[in-house]
Amino acid sequence: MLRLSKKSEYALMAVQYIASCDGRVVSAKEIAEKYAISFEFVSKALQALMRRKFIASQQGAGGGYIMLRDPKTLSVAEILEAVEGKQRLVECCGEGGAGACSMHGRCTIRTPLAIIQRRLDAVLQSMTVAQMAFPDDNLEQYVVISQLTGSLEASFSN
Amino acid sequence: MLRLSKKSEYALMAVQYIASCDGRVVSAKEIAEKYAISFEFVSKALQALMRRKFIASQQGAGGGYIMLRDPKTLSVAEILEAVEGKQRLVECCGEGGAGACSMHGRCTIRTPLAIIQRRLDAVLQSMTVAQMAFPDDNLEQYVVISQLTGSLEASFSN
DNA sequence: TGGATTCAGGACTGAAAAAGTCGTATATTT
DNA sequence: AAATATACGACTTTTTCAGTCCTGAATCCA
Repeated sequence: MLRLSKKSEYALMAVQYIASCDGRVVSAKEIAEKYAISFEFVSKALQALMRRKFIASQQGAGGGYIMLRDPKTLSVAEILEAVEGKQRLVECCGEGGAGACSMHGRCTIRTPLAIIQRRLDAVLQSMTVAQMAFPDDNLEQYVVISQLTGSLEASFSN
Repeated sequence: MLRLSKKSEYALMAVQYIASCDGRVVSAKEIAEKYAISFEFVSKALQALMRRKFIASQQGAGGGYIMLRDPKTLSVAEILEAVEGKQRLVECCGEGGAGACSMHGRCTIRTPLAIIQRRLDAVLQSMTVAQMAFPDDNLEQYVVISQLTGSLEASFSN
């Protein structure tokens, strides 16, 4: 249940790479070759990121993609949502609430799952593209986090 | 990517129900009828929980399942792992580390994902079966949590 | 003892989602 | 005009999910 799809995986790798190239135009071909993954498939992920205006595309020879959003404020949660759409643990802990649930009140795990859902969202929001692309900038933070797992989440409200 | 499988969903509902019945023997049939779900399918989930000794089974007429583990110390994480096996965001952030990765070092998102992985695990460990089965006992905690999302995770170390 | 009830678990099936491919159109550079 | 790139819908293949079916074994009760 909590495995990234290949598309999400490629999107994260691609956006990390583009961010790390800092201003340079990067083609889908270059990304596909660097990571030895399907060009057409990673292109789809890139197009999804483009539609959300996380990156900008330039067509034609010498074209490619550059960052549009500041990597420091672009979270893993946003990348995943761009590629997969809003994902929820179960039907009923999404927008529609209990109404969206096919079990109509028979289900009794909605409330606890909604709580877990919010915490999971907070985790995914807690990691930025900048942190993925420039780990050295965050070294001390990394160490702290690895010791006090999850401490960062505490500083997020909703 | 972060949607529960039906099997996990049923496992959570079933164990919540068994815990709430506190000592009474509950049959798979009863659970299937209460939630209007497939008897054979929920049975598979129950069998997985039995193998991990979270619940005990009794065969024969009048048989069924009872809690074996204390609901207060049994986490959602353990339930999910029993049913689905250890799930990781990507291959390489599991036990095998980079070695388990089919991309052999080409992948550059391993370290940040391993950090996210640990935080997600902490979230799933933060909710117990008791909290799901007896929400009233945790009412004040629930309220606090809903305001300070994720605060509970901070109190967990690894 | 024999039938009803209940769990145990492997084999199988249909449907859906994921992963990847293909083809065509459009934009840009040289 | 030719080469290079993105845009995107349609399509195919592979894998996973969800559910069913069946046989076997344990237990209870009449």
